[in-house]
Amino acid sequence: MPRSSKQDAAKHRQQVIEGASELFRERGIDGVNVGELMGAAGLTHGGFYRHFASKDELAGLAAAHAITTQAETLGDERAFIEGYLSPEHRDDVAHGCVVSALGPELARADEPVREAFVEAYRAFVDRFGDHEQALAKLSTMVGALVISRVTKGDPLSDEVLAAARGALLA
Amino acid sequence: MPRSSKQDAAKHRQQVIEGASELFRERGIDGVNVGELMGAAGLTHGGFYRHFASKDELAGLAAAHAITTQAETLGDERAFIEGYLSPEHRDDVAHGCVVSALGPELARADEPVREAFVEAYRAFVDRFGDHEQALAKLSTMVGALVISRVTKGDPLSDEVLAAARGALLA
DNA sequence: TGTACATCAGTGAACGCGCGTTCACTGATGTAC
DNA sequence: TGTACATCAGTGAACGCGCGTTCACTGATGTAC
Repeated sequence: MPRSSKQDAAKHRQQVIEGASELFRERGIDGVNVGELMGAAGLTHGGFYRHFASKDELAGLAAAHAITTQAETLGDERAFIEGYLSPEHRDDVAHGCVVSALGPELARADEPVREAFVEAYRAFVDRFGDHEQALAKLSTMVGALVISRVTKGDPLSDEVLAAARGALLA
Repeated sequence: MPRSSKQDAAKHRQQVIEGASELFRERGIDGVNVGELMGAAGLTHGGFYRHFASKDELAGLAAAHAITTQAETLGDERAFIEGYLSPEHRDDVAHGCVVSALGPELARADEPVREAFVEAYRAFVDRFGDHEQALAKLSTMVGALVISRVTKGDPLSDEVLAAARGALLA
């Protein structure tokens, strides 16, 4: 049954962006194909280009969506830091911080993709209190999560998270 | 002219690993093909499997090589931190820290690949002084570099590096 | 030391595969009267 | 409100391409006598 209503089409687009933001974090941008991305809205791959100019464009939209969503859940700072530096966050890449999941891949993306993401990231930083302290704290958090994921399965993994909590929540 | 001497073959293998460690950092593991990897030793793609069981195996060897090499250059701590958090390091991904260049990709790699890397990383951490402090400091450094690369071209990029230097060298 | 033979590093064509993207088509949705 | 027509979201086959890997082959290297 072809041709959805405008309303349904808009919903599908949103579903694809949301699904993509999880799939990309979990498996990397190259690790997900267009069929799987459309599948998040129950559709097949052929209609992808009615919604997006390219897979890369969607990657930018998905990354910006992820960071914006995360910014909205930013309440009490101490609780946020504890959640961020928890084994649960380490083990749930799909729903976690997009910078620690896709940072280097986003750094290699094209200018327009990165620009949209940087704007969303700035909004996130601004909600985190004093600018310089926010940047330093977020650096510690992102780095600790990346390292704890690379070393997952080794005692080092939990030690890194604990060390970062110690430094930030002393 | 086929068949190199054992000595030359060993040299070729080493050249491929070293070239791979730079190419992978610069473009990601999926961003380099087997022909380009062999090209680093002046060879063609066909002989790749006389040296390595798979491209993934080489990725593990290249990552471990990168971290081991970096560990050897680890002298004065203050100088190391300043160099790490410099715009020059941010802009020279190919010769820089492999965790910040490939962290999330390595985290998705197979067990044996990750295990070899973790061992090399532990050796690195051990040379960095007090264990818990080392882990926290390295987290801040890795995170700052990742964020400064994602935001490169925006004022945020230099601000992140400066904020991390401020936190670590106060 | 010289000779005959086995080994195997390296070559380049080929294989099979999955990818991102395009396209002709379908038929419900949207619009104009 | 009902009818005729245009639009266009979604389908699934097809396209071209580059990838990792395999393979038959070459000929210098390595080895045994």
